[in-house]
Formats: sequence, C-alpha cells, structure tokens
Amino acid sequence: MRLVVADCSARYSGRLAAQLPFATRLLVVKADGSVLLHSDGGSYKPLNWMSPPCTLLVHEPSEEQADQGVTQVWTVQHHKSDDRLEIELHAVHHDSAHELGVDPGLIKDGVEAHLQELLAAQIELLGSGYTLVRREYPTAIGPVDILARDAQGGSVAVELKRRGDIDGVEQLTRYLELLNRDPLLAPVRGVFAAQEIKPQARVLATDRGIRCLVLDYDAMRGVDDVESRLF
Amino acid sequence: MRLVVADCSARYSGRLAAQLPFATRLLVVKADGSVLLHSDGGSYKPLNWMSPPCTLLVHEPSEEQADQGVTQVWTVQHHKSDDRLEIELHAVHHDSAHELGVDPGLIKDGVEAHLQELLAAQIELLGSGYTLVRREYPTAIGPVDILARDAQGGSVAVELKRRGDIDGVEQLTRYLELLNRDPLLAPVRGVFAAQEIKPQARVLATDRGIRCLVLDYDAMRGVDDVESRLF
DNA sequence: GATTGGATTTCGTCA
DNA sequence: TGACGAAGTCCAATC
Repeated sequence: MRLVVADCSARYSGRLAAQLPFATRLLVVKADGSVLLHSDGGSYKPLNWMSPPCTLLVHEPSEEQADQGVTQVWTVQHHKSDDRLEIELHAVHHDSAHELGVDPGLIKDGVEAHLQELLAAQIELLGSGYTLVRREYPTAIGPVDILARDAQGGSVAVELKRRGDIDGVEQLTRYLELLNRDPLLAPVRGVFAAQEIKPQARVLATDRGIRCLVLDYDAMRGVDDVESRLF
Repeated sequence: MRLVVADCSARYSGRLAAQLPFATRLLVVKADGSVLLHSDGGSYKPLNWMSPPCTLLVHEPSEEQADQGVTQVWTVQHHKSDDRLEIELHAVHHDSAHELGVDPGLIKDGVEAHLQELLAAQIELLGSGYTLVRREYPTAIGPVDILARDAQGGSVAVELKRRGDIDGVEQLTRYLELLNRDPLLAPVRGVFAAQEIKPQARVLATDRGIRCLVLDYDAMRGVDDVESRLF
C-alpha cells in the first residue's frame, strides 16, 4: 500500500464523467492496483476512486502541464471497461509505501437473519395460537421469509425487514399473489414485519390488506437470552 | 488528517456487532473525527469505520492488554447513537499528520438526466411516428420520465433507467395504473427503457404488457453530436 | 427535518 | 458466473 498526500486535480470518465478541482488530498494505492482519493472529511466514501482490477501508470507531465506546476500524471485504467481516472499531481507532501499482507476480513453477526431466527422462535409475536410452518418457504420467485399458520389454520406469509419501506411491501405483494394461486395454501394473508416501518409503506400495506408489525429487536433478543438460560 | 499503519484488531458494536482479527492495516483519522480502517485490497469501502460526528479517544492499554502486546487503545464513539468502534493497536509502523484544508468536492455530469435528454431529442427511437408530449410528466406519485404519443396518437409512458431491474418495472406499473385513470390519456402503454435490462425485469415487464427497449448510450450521444454539428 | 430514489454503489449468497 | 437482495449502505433533491 502506497500513501501519498499531494496537491492534485483529477478527472474520471466511465459510467459518468466527473472532475475534481485542485486541492490537497490523500491518495491511496492498494496492492491490487485500486486507487482512492480522500478528502479530510465526508464519509468513508472517497471523492473519487478506481476499483480493481486496474493498472496505475505514472508518467511525466506534458510541457504545458509542467508549466502549470504539474509534477506527475497518474493514469488509472480499468481492465474490463473504459473507466479511467486521471490525476494531475502538483506538490507532493508525503509519499510512503507499506507491506500490509492479506487481511482476514470482517466477521459480523447477522441482522435480518438473526431477526428471522428470533421471530421463528417467538412466532406467537404474530398472534396467539400461531405456529411456524417454515423459514425461507420456497416460491418460484424466491423464498418467503416465514410461512406460518394462525390459530384457525389459515396461512400467513411474513416478510421481514430491518427497515420497512415500500419495496418490501411490493415484494410481499408478489409473494402473496403467487402463494394464493396454490389451492393447498390459499387464502394466504400477509404480515409485513420490521424494526421500523415507513409511513408510506404502512399506507400501501394497509391498502392491500397486509398487516404491519413493528418488532422490538432488543426485547426479542432479551427473551431469547432468558429462554437460553433456562436450558 | 492522521495516517497510521499498525498491527491491530478491532470491534464494532452498534446497528450490528462485528470484529476484525489481528492484522496490519491503514487507519485514517479525518479532521471531522471520523475513522477508517483499510486493508490492502477490496474496494473503496473500509473494513470498518466510524462516521462523523464522533470522537476519538486514545488511551493506555489495561495490564492484561499490555501483556498481549497492545500499545494503544482507540475508542471511537458516535455522538448521536450507541455506535462504537474499539481498536487495539500493537506495533505502529507509520504515524503522520497532514493539513489538507477544505475540499471543493466532486463535480459530475448527469447520467439518467442526460439519457432522458437524449431520448427526448431522439423520440423516434421508440418507433416511427412517435412524438414527445413532455419530459417529467407530473402525476400524483411523482413525475413520469417521458410521456409520448405513438403514430396513432395513443399515449405512451416511458420509464428510463441506466440499469433496468425489477424496481423500475414496479415504478412504471404504478405510474401506468394512475395514468390510465385519466380518461384524456387512457389507454396508456408503457415502455421500459434502459442501457441494460435484467432478465427478471424483462420477464415481469413483458408479463404486464410493458415493452422493453435497450438504449445504446454511445450511439445516442454520437447522433446528438452529429446533429449538434449541423447547426 | 423526514422522505424518496439513485449510486462509478459494494457485498454477500445462491442458483 | 450471473442475478438478486441487503447494507452500520451513502448521498442529494425534494417535500
């Protein structure tokens, strides 16, 4: 990994065209050839970048560029597309290289997966007398998160989201349309369950006869902990 | 901006819990307090990070940590949530600070906007005898990208995407449902136009009687250039 | 300030 | 390998 702090300007062309005016920035060149241009603020997203696989070519400035104070020109060309990043470096304030080695990568807990697990274990949160049929119930257009039966034996399809917006309601609607063609299941009712449900999603769901259920993740986790401790 | 290359491990807790095993990484501390942990590969996304506003506290390792070779402990706490990032630094290979100043930011050309402009100017791409009614035709749930009329005077609503997937078809479906309630327009047919259309989106569109149209951006731009040169 | 839709999205997972 | 859904998504325009 090479770290450069320099006054620079840049141009990107590929899926769009964009330019970065002259300023002091951090340039990171990774071992796989990818390049990041970071400013001293904003989020984790660089101002501009080139994803691997790509090649960095460093060359001399033209006479005209040199007259304007350019000392190096970096050209980063993507291998599989026309994406290209050109950086003009003026004053270089820092330049160092480091051996980092391979990273073992991030290990993370599930979120929606964990929520699904918890709701399956606490299916009575849907209502008294509910029973689980199965998680990831397969359909032609993909698996439904949870299929359950209510106290009267009626089928209930559950779509789970961390944040419930309009897309999730559309998704559940498609599943319901398909499931209701199955005479062994129909009629199938829908439940849209999420930690947070956006107002527009709630309106759309209600309009389509889909019940909305807000889940308290911490409470569900707490119950789960208590139950675990009992055994 | 502070740049540190160090052997480290890290834990994140907040909207999820995650851990980073011991490895050599780049740590970037930005002027706004945000912290990025980068490996020597992958994309522009850091392995882990903390977004601003947040505060970095550097403190001494506990005796137990020191025994394991930890030389510094960084705690990054988000100001408005419980998000927290803890980094244990072992050997520090590099540590430098730099003044970058404020960045003017990225200036970019439009993409979907440009595509819309080009298609409006080359509306005959939809078919012989087509005429433009208007771009951004307003409806109660938002503007339709392009409204046109075919050679027979029938209304046609166009949804434009750079990459056409199922969401775009859903969006156009909602527009068509609404537009077809207007007796002055109905019947309104739909065209789903994109530089690339995903198979599932094509299936769904076709199933709903929506025509799919793949656009050649470069060719459209080329035609535009030629036309510009004529005037 | 909340919401919505796009992104040079990136990143998994699964068929 | 391609497609699809999720993301600690981020981000800007709009209401």
